[in-house]
Amino acid sequence: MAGDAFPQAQPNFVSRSPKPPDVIRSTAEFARYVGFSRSVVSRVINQQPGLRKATIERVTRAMAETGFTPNAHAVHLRGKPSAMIGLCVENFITPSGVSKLAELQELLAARGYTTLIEVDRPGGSRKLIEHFLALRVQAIAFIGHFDPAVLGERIAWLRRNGVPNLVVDHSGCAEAPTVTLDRAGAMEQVVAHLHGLGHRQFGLLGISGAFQTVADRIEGLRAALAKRRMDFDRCVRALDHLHARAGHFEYGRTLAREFARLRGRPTAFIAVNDETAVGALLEFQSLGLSVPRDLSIVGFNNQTICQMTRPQVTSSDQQIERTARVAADLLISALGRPLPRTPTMRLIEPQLVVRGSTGPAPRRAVRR
Amino acid sequence: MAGDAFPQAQPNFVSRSPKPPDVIRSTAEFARYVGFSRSVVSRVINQQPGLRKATIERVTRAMAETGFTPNAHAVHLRGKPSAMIGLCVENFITPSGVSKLAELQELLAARGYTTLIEVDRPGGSRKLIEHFLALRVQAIAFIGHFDPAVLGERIAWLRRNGVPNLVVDHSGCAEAPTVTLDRAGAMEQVVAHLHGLGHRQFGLLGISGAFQTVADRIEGLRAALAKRRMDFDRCVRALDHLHARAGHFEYGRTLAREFARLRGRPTAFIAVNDETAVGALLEFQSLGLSVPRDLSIVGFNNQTICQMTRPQVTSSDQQIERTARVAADLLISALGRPLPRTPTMRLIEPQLVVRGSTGPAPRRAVRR
DNA sequence: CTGAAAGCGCTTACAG
DNA sequence: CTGAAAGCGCTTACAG
Repeated sequence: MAGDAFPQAQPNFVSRSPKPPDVIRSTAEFARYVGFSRSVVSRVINQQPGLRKATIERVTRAMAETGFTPNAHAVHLRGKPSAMIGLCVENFITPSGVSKLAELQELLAARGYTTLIEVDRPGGSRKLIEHFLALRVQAIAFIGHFDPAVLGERIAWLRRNGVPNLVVDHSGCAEAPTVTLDRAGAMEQVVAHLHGLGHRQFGLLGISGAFQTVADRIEGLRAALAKRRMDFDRCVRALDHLHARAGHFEYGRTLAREFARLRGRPTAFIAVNDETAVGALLEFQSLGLSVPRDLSIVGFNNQTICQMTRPQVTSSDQQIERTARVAADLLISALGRPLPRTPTMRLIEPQLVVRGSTGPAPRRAVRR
Repeated sequence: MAGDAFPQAQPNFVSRSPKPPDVIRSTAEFARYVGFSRSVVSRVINQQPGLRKATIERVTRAMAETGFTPNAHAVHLRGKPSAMIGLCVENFITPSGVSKLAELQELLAARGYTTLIEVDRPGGSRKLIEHFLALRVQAIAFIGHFDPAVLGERIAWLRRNGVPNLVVDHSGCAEAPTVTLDRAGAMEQVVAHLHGLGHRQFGLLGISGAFQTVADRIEGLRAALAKRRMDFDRCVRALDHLHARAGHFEYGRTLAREFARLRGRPTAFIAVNDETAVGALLEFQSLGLSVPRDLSIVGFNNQTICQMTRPQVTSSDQQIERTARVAADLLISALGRPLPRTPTMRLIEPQLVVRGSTGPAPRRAVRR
């Protein structure tokens, strides 16, 4: 138990921290102060019936005066659920992840739940879950991308303990109830838009790697092309194997430089995210190419930076508010219920926000 | 107590959530399972001396097998501090605020403290602090900009309760221990840089409003100019009174448009943050002005977007890691100590990161 | 209408 | 070396 990830905050029991003698810390002290028994105080606090009005008033006033608050830990111990929900996030950097976290936190707080937020880093230990379990959280949500194997273990552990859980963003873990953006659907929207503009050759910017979210997008792209009788391998080009990534923005620039010198360059580019799209856009422009006259670019996530370029960047919006609302509802409705046998998967429909970075395919390519 | 901001998560006591019968929830159950008394189990968990090796091993193994974790609330109730620290943040949107939150969270977690994160919105109720106090947090930190009056009340309340507290980012609350960027110092660095490049006329982009952080920067600017025998009112120009703000980036564009048509336009612009700086930069450029040949621009916060423009934006770095480290140290060292009589203020030195958006002042202006 | 007692899950003197 | 008992701060049957 000598945890390294969550060591004891203080090795030994210490005397209560020094305090002004007039601070009331327990119903016992408070009861003495107002001149009632602890039972009466407790009943007032919990708004139980059968109390004299005068009693209620006196206790209420005294609470306001002293600022006394009953110890939530003791209340929980007595039988009330902890009203805590654990949130594991991938990091505090990815803007869309942080937004989901923030929205979810707010919705849960509004419903009376305290959220415990911890960063679940790759290679992190079991201590994190142990910590949540020790605090008797009523549910745990994972927000972001995680290693499916590790996540699977954690979910299994939680299931064994009867703790409701939820994964926000598909991590490829079949055992976990999941709410996630319909990334395949997003690609269908993107292809529909670009195909409608006459584009037939597509370049991918950074959509690669061993993530379920990437797999979903590639799969969606494949399906969208097939639907239009186009062959993936002949229509799609990626140069990700050529370069190491060092920051999305710089990576976008690098790829753009590479694509620019390519013979038979695609006319439309689909980026893994907005930073990459913006990087590519700026690099293409600085190489003398005009967007969208010479080529089109689509981002992903619809962040603010999409509006900071000229032209502004067409991007797929994740509908984060809706995602968070669905996640909060799923979590709360799962509390105190037996875990379902089979996990459910809820898909959130994205919305393509069309801006100036996408336009009709240039002649050259259409003729091809 | 029928809180609206923090209503009871469940109105009445409910039976324990359904669970597999084999889930062990208490030391009593666990003790029965391993065949020892609760005392022995507790001693093993707390690594107390005087136990037979075989006993320790058997208990440890059983804990790993069952995944049993002692109830942290009960442990706390028995006398251990809650090991919880409350963090009030202004929002989850301001990138520098989120970064400070993330860093602080990580440092506190590494030291064994659970952080409770809540958004303290303007107009928010006392319930937020009440909630923290009910959970017996050992300290509370406020991160971001808050109404000084409201913040002052909260700090006073915490002081009365003997709860250590800290404000990260100066909110103009004299009663609160504070750790904050030396914003006046930042302006001295900016002025030193621009003055050295020959600039004598400065335009402010969005540095206005009733925030202490703004006041600090204006004050620093004034001092920096005075030091160089320049008069603030004659050297500094702002157009903030002319426009409503709608997003930093767009506001930067608006101001740039306005400044561009101004006779005797300043040669150097100092922005309230990076988004505003980038907005202004792009607008100036699209109006045919060259940066830094025709004018220089300085941002604030040194966010990633500073590197997304051409030229890249010179910006003042907040040194967030250092800030968080100092904040964590201050918080932890205050735990279990009597509150100091007079609050302390710790200043963090910023660092100006010089990039391409600042250069020598154009002739016209120097001659002036 | 109000109070004394039991018990939630722990830990630690105190016995054995 | 191990166990029975007391008590942390609450809430709720159960008496009065």
